[in-house]
Amino acid sequence: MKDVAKAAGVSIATVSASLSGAAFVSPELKARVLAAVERLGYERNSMASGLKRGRSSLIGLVVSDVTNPFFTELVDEVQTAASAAGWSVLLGISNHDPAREAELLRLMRSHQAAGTILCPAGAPEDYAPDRFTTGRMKLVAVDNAAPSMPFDTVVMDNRAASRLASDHIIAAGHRRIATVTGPPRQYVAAERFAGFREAADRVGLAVDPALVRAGQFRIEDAEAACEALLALADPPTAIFVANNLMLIGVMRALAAARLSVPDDLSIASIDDFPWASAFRPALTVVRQPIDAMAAAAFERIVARIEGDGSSPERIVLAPTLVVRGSVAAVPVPAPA
Amino acid sequence: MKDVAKAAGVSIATVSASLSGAAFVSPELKARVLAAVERLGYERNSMASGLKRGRSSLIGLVVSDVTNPFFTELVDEVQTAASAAGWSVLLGISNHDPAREAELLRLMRSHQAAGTILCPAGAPEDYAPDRFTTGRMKLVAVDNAAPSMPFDTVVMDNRAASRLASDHIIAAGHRRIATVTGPPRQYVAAERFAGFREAADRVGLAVDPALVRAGQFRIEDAEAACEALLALADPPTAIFVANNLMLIGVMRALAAARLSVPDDLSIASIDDFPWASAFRPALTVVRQPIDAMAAAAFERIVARIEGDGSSPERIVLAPTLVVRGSVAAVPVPAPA
DNA sequence: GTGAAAGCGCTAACAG
DNA sequence: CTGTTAGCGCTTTCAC
Repeated sequence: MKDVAKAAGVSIATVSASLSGAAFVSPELKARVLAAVERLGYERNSMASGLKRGRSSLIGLVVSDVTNPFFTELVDEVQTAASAAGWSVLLGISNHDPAREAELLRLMRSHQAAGTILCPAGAPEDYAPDRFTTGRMKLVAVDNAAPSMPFDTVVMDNRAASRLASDHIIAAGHRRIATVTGPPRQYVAAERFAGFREAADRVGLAVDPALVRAGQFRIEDAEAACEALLALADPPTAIFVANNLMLIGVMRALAAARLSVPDDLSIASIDDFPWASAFRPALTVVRQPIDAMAAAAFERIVARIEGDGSSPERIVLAPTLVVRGSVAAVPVPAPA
Repeated sequence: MKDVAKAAGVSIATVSASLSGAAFVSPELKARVLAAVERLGYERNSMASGLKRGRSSLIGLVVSDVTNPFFTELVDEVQTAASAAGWSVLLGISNHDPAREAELLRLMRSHQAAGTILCPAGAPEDYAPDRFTTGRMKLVAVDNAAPSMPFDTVVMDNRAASRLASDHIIAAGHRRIATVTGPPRQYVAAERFAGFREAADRVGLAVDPALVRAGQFRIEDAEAACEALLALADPPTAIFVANNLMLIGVMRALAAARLSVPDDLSIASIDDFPWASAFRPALTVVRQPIDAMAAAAFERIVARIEGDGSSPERIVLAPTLVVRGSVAAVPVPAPA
């Protein structure tokens, strides 16, 4: 910057002013400065700038697994929104580990991230106000965020999502409906299971415990769960799958068992993704409003950074059912 | 830090020394300092630290599209490796736009990223040494990286990958083989097409221009390309698809046309991903060694950051063919 | 083995 | 409208 000042024949303060655009600098001087900047290939040192201003232009984004298409898209949307607004994003991957997540949060703090958007990996009680400090760094939680968490939370209505899918399955006449779902300790998983149960209750359907399979939100867990389901003496005629990764596992198990969808078994799941429509038949799915979730999370974190001191807000977004071809009527066992 | 020093009853220099572990500080003092840090919830300000030391612990990672499973996995691997080694990653998404990419590179520089790993969005000539400055920031390119680029490059052997897939298709007896590929200006796309052509040449197969469809590496482009292919008077019996996104497009078009794989048409593609094995039949694919690519890129960038001044290195990794069930013998038109 | 002090590159308040 | 100057929080010689 000193060099630029010298090259442009002005003081460094003038350079700083021209660069931030704030102060009143005469157009010709400004042009001269900009030319010098260009010529020298100067780039403002945002560490020094941030240090001085007491704030960085960094936003943290911590997800549990980028590889999950839901998070992939969330990362994409948040990154794009942040970029457009002049923020850079520091990415952290907690790998579903609350301890790692806490470490990442500390890291974000150490980098002076102005705020971070977190997709919590843990259970609601892990986020009690006394459990961790974020210092001046603001926090908003997305996705696996219980209302009890002491900061802004943005979620899809998970119960409604499950009900949407379950009702659709029930409407097709199924009664032996299984569910492959996530770890009950986790807020999203609990909600999704609750929605499934509600849908069953409403039509007076008893949920057979043998048809409920909870595991981690992972391909392998779902694959195993599905195999177990298929091995049952009285297997289900439909499966409600609680997320995209588990859906992959279920589809793998089905493919391995040479079962066809929806002739042998109906499938509906939460989470849409590009591949869902390339399947034959295309998969019926509940779509999460990822773009809206990302936008809301970003809006919230920026508001908090700018000093919004109101009490934690909860934003609940609606899911939508995307009916494609993986749910059909119950196959009749034999000609009557 | 001043507070911590006061709380621990030492000077700030001692605190700094204890924290970095470098200098010799008596164990009891160190413990006292650490206790104070803990008690006050202190976290080192890495902006100030970076400013002073003249280097940050940030590594930039610029990809053209996180949503592409190849990049998703690359981001995952790089993030994990970086984290483990004490680096944080600043994520940039160029959205296939070289201008945006240049801007992101400038941004990384402004954040004092010690180095950045770039998946180039542009053509080789866009990276001539005079075209951009990275200042003291180191650069390594992965994936779409031509040997002519003036920095370390790590790539899969794209020609070999295409040959692997093409040979497999040819070995199944196909002669009317189409390819849905990327923009020829882009290095990867050109290489992949060259590999396809080589495989054809080797067996003296003429490549019908009508069967070559180049578009952007996007679902929609591939979908349209595949539709056009199917509408041909003399449609192909097999399609070689140059990347995963295009594969989705092709599969969508096939599903829409109610064509079944591999009975009506054989398919092989570059890029493996979790869904490939959940398909029926599972998709035959050439797998990129993403983990090795990420590891190599990370190793290179760290070496450069640490001062390795040797001339640009090129690392070429081998692809592997994953034979599943989407390539079959040519269907016989009618009983002879 | 520990403390005092200089200064990293920048911003902002203030004087000119 | 432009230049001078005092730190932001930390690291790192250099005395002690």
